[in-house]
Amino acid sequence: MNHYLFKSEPSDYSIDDLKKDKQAMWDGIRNYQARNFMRDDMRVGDQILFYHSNHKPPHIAGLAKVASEPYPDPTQFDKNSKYYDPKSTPENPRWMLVDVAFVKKAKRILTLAEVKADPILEGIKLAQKGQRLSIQPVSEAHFEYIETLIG
DNA sequence: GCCAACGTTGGC
DNA sequence: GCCAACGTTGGC
Repeated sequence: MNHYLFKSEPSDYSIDDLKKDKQAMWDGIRNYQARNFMRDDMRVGDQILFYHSNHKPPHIAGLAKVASEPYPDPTQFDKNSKYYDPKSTPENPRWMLVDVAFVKKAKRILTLAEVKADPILEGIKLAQKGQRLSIQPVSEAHFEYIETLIG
């Protein structure tokens, strides 16, 4: 069982959207490191912290889980999509994704400032300077601790 | 809106 | 294969 943090801009796709949809295709990831996590490491049932970026304040908004095996991101083949990638082919797809399912909303959100201030969360990638990766691994200890904080 | 940090692209 | 230029992310 692995643990991750997924970033999303709530104006684009929020935890409430996921709650409404119950499950969603995590499309549009165009970063190789983030893709590699989905393609190589994720299994159904892996747990996810759902993070709201570009929001005041940025915060962890709830929990989700991996709900599918990895498969090719269909938007890479769609000429009308902003995620279209002309260099990718169905025979040799460049971008893979997983489905994500809603688990629960935080009873109490955990802000980035709180994450950074908590000595127990020392070393978490989210708090590291210049950390832009939209999918990051989280240690089991950190995940479980955050789970208790957000209720 | 600014800008630091980073990733990608493409000329050489 | 180097690296300058450019684009993006995302906190502040």
